[in-house]
Amino acid sequence: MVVEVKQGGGEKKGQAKKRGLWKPEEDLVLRNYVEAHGEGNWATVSAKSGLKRGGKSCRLRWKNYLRPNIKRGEMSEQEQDLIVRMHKLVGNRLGNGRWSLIAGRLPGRTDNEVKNYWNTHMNKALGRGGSSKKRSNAKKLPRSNGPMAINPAVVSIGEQSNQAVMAAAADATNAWIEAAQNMNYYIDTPVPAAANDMAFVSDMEPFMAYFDPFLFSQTLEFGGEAPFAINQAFI
DNA sequence: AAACAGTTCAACCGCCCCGGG
DNA sequence: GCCCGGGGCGGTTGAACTGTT
Repeated sequence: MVVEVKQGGGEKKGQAKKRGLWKPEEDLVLRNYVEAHGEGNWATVSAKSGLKRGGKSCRLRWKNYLRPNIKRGEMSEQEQDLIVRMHKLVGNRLGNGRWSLIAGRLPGRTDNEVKNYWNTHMNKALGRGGSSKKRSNAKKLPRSNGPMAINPAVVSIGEQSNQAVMAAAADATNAWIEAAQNMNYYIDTPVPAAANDMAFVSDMEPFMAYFDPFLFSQTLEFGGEAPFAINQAFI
């Protein structure tokens, strides 16, 4: 059945869009198209490939299912551990990029998969419900809760490192502050200029590594030496 | 075997951000 | 600076699946 679908965001109106589960033949068309033309310009994919799907639907299908190196199946203990730690770190109030940030640390996993995993397995494990049948009728909260108090230590890091860390500092939330306070770590020496030079470090990671012992240990594994000084305290 | 309840996860929606004109 | 469109995000939905009675 083909129905008219109102798409979110910048989706163009007018063309009837197919919806629902993707068929193997649709996957094949999309995969062939992306392999031939590359990712991007999703809005034109349906017109050029012949798929009667919206651009967003194509993008999501590719990103979450068809992309090479997608890892499926059960989460390993290490993956679960990392999800828990990072979720604790970024909390529920960080704003954009939370799930993708976590997924970025899990090779082959997508933000959607991490999100689903958290909502089903982890919330349940933590006794917070999580069944999709127990849905709240509460009004959707705004994505951002506005400017939050900034941890002075965080600000000092931002001032002395790079723009990306500054941006992270600007986004600091109470969740971050609580996480930092719970971690028994404090910063002794500000980040050296080279912190963002490390190839594996994304914009947020140097910032996060300050507060998460696990990520910090990973930093040591990858980089061989700490990108910044860190002291363990109050233990 | 059938009916119902509970769970999972792919897909969609609405909103926001950002870059280009 | 403003507008528009594409891309990306988190939240939510509902079909499909699994377990229980």
